[in-house]
Amino acid sequence: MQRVFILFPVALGAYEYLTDLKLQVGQFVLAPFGKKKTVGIVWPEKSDDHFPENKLKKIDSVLPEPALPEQTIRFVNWVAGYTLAPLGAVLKMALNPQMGKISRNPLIFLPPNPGHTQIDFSSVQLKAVKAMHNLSGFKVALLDGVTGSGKTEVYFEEIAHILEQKKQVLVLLPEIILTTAWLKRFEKRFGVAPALWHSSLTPKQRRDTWEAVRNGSAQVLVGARSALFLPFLNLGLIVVDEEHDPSFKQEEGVLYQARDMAIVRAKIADCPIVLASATPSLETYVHAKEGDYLHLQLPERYRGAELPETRIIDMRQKEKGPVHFVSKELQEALAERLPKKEQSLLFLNRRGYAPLMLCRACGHRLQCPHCSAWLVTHKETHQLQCHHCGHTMPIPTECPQCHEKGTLVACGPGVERVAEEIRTLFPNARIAQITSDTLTHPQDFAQLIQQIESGELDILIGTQILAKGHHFKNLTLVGVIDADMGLAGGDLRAGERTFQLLQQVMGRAGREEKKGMALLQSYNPENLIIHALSQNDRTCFLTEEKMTRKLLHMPPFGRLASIIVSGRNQVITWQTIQQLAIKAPVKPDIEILGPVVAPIAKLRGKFRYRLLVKAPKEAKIQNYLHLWLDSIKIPASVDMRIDVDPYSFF
DNA sequence: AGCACGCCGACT
DNA sequence: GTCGGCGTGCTC
Repeated sequence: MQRVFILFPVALGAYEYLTDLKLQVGQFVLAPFGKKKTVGIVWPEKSDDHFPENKLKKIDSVLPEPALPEQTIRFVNWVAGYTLAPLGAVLKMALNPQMGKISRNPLIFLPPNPGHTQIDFSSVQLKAVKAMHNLSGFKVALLDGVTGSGKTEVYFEEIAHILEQKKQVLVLLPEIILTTAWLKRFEKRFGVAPALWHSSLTPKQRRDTWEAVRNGSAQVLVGARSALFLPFLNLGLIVVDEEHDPSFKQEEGVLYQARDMAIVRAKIADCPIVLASATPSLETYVHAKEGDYLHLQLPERYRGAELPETRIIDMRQKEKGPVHFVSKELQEALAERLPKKEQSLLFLNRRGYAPLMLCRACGHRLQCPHCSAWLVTHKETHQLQCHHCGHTMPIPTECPQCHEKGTLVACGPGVERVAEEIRTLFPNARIAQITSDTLTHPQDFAQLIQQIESGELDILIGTQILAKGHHFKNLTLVGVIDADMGLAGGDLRAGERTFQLLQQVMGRAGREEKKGMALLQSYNPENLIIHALSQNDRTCFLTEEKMTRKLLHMPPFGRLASIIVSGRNQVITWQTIQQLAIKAPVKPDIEILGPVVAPIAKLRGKFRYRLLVKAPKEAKIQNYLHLWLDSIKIPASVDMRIDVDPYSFF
């Protein structure tokens, strides 16, 4: 009889068992756990503290499943250590729900053919391709090219190069980019579709794809952030496309930044990783500038297409009279394009008709009963909706406060309202509203793209769902309805996100021979970010942002962790976080900020308070958090989440 | 009294 | 995650 550690895919650490079976680390076993027999993984021994022998149970049996690869085990350990998530919660991401069931029909892909197509590259592109081919072992490369510079085709060449070495490739994309458009490009280059990993796979597809990655038959796997935890056997390359995209940060369950973890995964595999972006994150940009990353630049648009001409429309001095959300200048630009059959895109990152409804008589604002957020008017579904928790109610006919009838008015624009205005201004134009409300299924999206490409639409009005990854050759005008929108709120990365998002949206205009135009409506035209956007001056923005962060010792020049405490009982929740703050160990280089009411003070019926830990770049912030929090018991009715490297501050 | 429900701790 | 124990409060 010997002792072994078993890790189960539940939010706990590894547990000790007795066995007389000959077990290898990574093997799947069945063991009694609580009241049930559960599938777990033989885990490497991590400590010398042992559980009392008389309480140990015996492992039931070994499953016929091949062992979890050693690199995956190291990765799970690393991620759990970094994020302070329970080891088993991280393991859960590396397994799949049907663990233990045999994959009956493992995926058979014809293998992607690296020589399927030859592409005519410009000399700049060729230089980047060659530089990537020369990478060996672990190295981070930033593939930094303006929208339309052919980044995808360039990293496809590196994928081809790795495929020739018979190694596996992982491509991470924001979920929203994982569309038929991207897949078509892949298929055109390699002759077949890649293996896919995303949230809408069926359990069977999940099981089969997982198995195909583990046995090596999936040579290229394209997926959203959770694909990082798949059991690759001989990973030869990771590509993170749109590396700046905020959706790489997982904000539920185990909190991790997939781009950063991808770098760790590449290090474990001792393989190169390519981060691609037209608007690199400040973190990545600083690493590239300091020479930590290989910086590959593609400064031109492919085939000489030009970047759009950009102008700011100052909304402060707008004419009196009927208020329009679409300014005269933008209306004129739209009108010019209609007879030429050129398409326009109006961008507003706000779903629904209006972000706020209030009573003209008493001033009452309609708020979500579960969250500290205004209810958004959705005229098309005749509903008020909370965009935080999904709560809906019919639009009331009288004010719930003063009971006056017909006094409720919608304030501010959403996509629906801009569309309404455009329909009045251009009754003959063919208009489409494009938001996640209207596009729930991938096939709807594919159909819409088809309609745009075949010229069945004149004006597209949409949220960020349209901002990314698409290439419409007839689209020559982008109008940003509210360029200042993302800047409010005092979030560390608000400026960065706004810059990236608007730069992406503006890049949709004029991707081929026709010159594009971008108009930015702003009430704050002197703002540095708005100015940098209008001048197409990324360096101006990045330099300024870098200076500010450096001055304030904020990431990437310092480190943050946030602690959010939430609970239904406001008093208990507040007392809990106060007690936490009092017990924080005093260290000369570590600052504790707060506790404060979290920016969203109440969410889904739970009150929320926040502490922020600020440490120097070199500090081992995890050690500090362990020292502080490991011995502290908090009431079970109160939830605490630790977010190392937080991105959102809600 | 009987039971449904929600909270809470244990799981090696 | 999933289960069982237990307290609260509602109903028959």
